[in-house]
Amino acid sequence: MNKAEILIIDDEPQIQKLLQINLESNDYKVVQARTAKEGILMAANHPPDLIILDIGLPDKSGHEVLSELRHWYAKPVIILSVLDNEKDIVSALDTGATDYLTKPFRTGELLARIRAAIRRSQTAVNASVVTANELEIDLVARIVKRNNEIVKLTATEYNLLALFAKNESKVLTHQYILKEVWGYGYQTETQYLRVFVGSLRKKIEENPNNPQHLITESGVGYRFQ
Amino acid sequence: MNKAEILIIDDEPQIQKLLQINLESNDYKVVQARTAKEGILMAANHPPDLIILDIGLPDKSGHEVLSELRHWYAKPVIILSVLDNEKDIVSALDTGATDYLTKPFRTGELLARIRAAIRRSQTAVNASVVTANELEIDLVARIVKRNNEIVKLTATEYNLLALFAKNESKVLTHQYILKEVWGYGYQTETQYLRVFVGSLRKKIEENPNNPQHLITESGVGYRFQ
DNA sequence: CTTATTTTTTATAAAATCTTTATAGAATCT
DNA sequence: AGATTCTATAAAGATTTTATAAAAAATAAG
Repeated sequence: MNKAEILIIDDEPQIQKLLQINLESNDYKVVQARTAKEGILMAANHPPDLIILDIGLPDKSGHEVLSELRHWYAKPVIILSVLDNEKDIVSALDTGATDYLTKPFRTGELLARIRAAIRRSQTAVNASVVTANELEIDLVARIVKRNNEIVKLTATEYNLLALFAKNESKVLTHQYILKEVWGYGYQTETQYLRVFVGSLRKKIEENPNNPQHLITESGVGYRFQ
Repeated sequence: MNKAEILIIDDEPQIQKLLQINLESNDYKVVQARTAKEGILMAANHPPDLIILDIGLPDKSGHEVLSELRHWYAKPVIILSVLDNEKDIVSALDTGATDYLTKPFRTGELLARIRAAIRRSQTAVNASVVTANELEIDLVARIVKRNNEIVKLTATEYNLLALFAKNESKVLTHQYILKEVWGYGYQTETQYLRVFVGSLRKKIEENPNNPQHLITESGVGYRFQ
C-alpha cells in the first residue's frame, strides 16, 4: 500500500516539528501548512488522506476552515485545540470533524486515532457489514448478531446502532444523533437518547454497567468502538 | 450441514497460517495452494465452496487466475490485495470477484464477508429451490412443499412467499414488499400485508402464533428465515 | 348466471414500542 | 468540598403497530 498522506495545518513550529517526526517515523507522508489560507489551498491542489487542523490559526478560525473544507473534502479531519472547551468540541464535531484532541496530547493516542480514522475512511464506503469483536452489524440485511446469534432490536434501537456502526470510534454529539435518528426538531430530547443507549447496552454489551462498545463521552455525546 | 470448504490461494506463509487458524476455528474446512497453477488445479479437481485469492502470486496475476476460474467456477471468490487501488478493485470486481479486501485486513471483517458470500451463493438468484427446514420453495415450478406435501397457495400468497425466499434472512420493509408484490402505488397499504402474512403463516408455520419462518420486525417489516 | 375463490376493507383486541416522569448516582466545575 | 450539571435506569402511561376475524367487493370458474 502507498504511504498515506497527511496535511498538518498548524502555526506553532514545535507542534509542526513534533507531528512531522512522529508521523514520518510511522510511515506517513507529511505535508505542512502554517495558515488557514495556505492549508485550504494545499488541500485543494492535492487532497491528502487525512487533515490535522489546529483550531487557533492566525488568519482564520479552525471552525471556519473546517466548514469550508467540508463542502468538498470527505476524508478525515482531526482537530487540535489548546482549549478543552466543550462548546468548541461539540461545535467542531457537529461541523463534521472526525475527531478532536486537546493540546498537549499524547503522541501514541494521536497515532491511534489517525490509524482508526484512515481505516474507517477506507472501509466505510463499501463495507455493508461492520464488525466489532463479537458484534456483527449487517447494514444491508438490517440484522445485528452477537456471537453469531441474532439480537432482536426495535426499529429505533437499530437505527441508533446503525448510525454508530457507520461512524465507528468517532464521537457523535447528542444533537447530531438525535437529528439523524429521530429527525430535525428532536435535538433537545437528550433523555430519549439516554433511554435508548441504555436498552442497546443491555442487548449488545457483555456487561452493560461497564460498556465496551457504546462509550459515554460526558457532556458531548457517545462513541461506538 | 457439512463444513463449508475454503480454498486459499496465497504465497505468503504468514497469511496462509493466519487464515488457516481463523477459518478452522470457525468451522470451515481449509485447503491451501501457494501458486496460481496449483490453485486452479485444486479448484478443478475438487471445487470448494469459496476461494480466497491473493492478487500478488509468484507465477500469475490474481486477475488472470480469477478470469480463468470464472469460466467454470460460479461460487464466491474473495480477493486479497496489498494495493488499495481503485482501478485494481474495479477490475477485479468486474472480472467477477465477489468481494475485495486490502491487506492488512481485520479478521472479523473477513469472516463476516465470507459468511455473507457463502450465504448469498447458497440462496441467491441462481438457486431455483430455496429450502428452510421443512419448507421447500421451488421458484421455477412455483411450487411450495411443507414436509414434502404440496401447500396450496393463492397467487398473491405465493408471490409474497417467493419474495421472502429470494431474500432469506434479510429484513424487507413494508414499503418494499408492497411495491414488489402489489406494485407501485400500494406502498401505504400495510394492512394488506398483515392479512396475507397472517394467512401465509397459517399455511407454512408449525404454530402460527409463534412463527419460526416469517418473523415480524416491528415498525419496519418482515424477515424470512 | 350462479357459485366458489380470492382480494380488499373494516373493526377490534392484543402486543410491542416509544415517551415521559422520577430518582439515584456519576462526572464536572467552581 | 460542595454545588451543579450530566447520566443511567426503572417504571408508568400513551401511542403505535400488529394480528385476526369477518364482512364486502371483485374476480374466476363452472
